[in-house]
Amino acid sequence: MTTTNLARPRRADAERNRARILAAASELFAERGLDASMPELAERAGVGIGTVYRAFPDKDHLLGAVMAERLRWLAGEIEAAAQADDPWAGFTDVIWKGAALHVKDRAFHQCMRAALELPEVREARGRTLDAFQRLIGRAQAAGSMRGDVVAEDIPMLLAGVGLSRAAGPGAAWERHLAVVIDGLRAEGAHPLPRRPLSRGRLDAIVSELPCPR
Amino acid sequence: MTTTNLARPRRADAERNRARILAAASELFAERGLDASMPELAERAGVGIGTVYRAFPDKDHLLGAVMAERLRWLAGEIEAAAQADDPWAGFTDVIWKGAALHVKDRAFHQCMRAALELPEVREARGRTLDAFQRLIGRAQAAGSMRGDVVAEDIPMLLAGVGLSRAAGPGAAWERHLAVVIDGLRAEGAHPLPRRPLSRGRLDAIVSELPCPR
DNA sequence: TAGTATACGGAAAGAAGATTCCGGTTGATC
DNA sequence: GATCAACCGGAATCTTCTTTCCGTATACTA
Repeated sequence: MTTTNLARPRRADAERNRARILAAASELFAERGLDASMPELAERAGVGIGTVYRAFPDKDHLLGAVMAERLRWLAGEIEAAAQADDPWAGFTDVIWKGAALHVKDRAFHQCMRAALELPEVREARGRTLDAFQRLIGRAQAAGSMRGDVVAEDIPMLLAGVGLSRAAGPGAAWERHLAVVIDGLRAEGAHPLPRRPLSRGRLDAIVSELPCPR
Repeated sequence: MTTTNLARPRRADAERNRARILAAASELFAERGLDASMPELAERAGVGIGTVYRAFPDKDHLLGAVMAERLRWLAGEIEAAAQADDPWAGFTDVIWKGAALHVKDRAFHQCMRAALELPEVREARGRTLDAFQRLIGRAQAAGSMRGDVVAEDIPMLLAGVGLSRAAGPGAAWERHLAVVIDGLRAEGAHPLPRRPLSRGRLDAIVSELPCPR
């Protein structure tokens, strides 16, 4: 229970403005990511800044509300895909959707980690992970997906794909995604590492890094 | 010729400070990425802020100097790998190094695109791409790497891996890299897309995205 | 339709950083 | 060791946000 239901309901104009703000935030954060400013948002929503801050305690909560909704949508897509006859096809379908989400929504791409501070977002994320785990499990059982991936790997890989949104001309992120998908097939898979690269090995590589003259 | 050699050489103290600033920038930007502030940098370098701005016109040029050096280092590693007997082994070696660079140097990960504004950086990047192309070509000729990747794909994929630096506990980025490497093998490769997802198809996915109530 | 709790707008305060400026040093040169 | 262009430090300035505050307006209730 985040809001008290015992209190009087919001006034009608407040309700309408809240909806406008959310709609504007959904668009604007998608376009511009975290760079979008609150005054800008207020303008797009057609309300004053003060009104934005009456509807949401701060920028993070507003962002969180939008992010949580995106995650819930994605979770729904995954759950639907888990019903598909061919689990691998279901998986690739849904992973294209997840990648598209990263590509088209800069804020989703930029702030998912930070947004996890909010319970609403964390819960929605939990739901997507559970759904991914089920979908992956079916694809693995069918022998089409490598056996050593886990649910947490998928959002991580998708975030990487999202980074390629603007990587040069051509089908950059689509190619990136295709490479990742091939890397997830059971066919020709080489075992994934089980433990982090030891501090020593990493430092050995990195200590070679030169400082400019 | 970026600087005029006809001018008198820098005074010794200026030269020393410039080196300190570069060393501090190399460390600090690696640790904190673009969040590192100029006053903080000046403090770590043990000089005043004014001194930093005497040595470099602005933050971007300083960052660029460090980034360009990192790229030159990477280019050297790739060129060396291209001499290896086993081109695939050479490739995986160097790609681990590139990933480690992204993982350990937040600035490298965050600002490579922006840094390309500077000619120095663009040139260094060109050298790494050329080297990658040669290395990839050998691995493809040997039949170990899929034939449809090109040099530009590799930095893109590495950037994605770098994003997984802090993705939960465990060997997150190492697993990510391993998936990508498997996706690059000739064995079991499915053709990469040649053209971007049509605007229509992408919009069809994205238009489904809901706005929070 | 009068009364009042809610909500509105937007000016102003607060915060954080990049960059500039300039009075006071110091290395190089003769 | 005197001169002075080149340097140094860091306070002050300029920007760009986020967030607060409060006088005014409006929706709901009786």
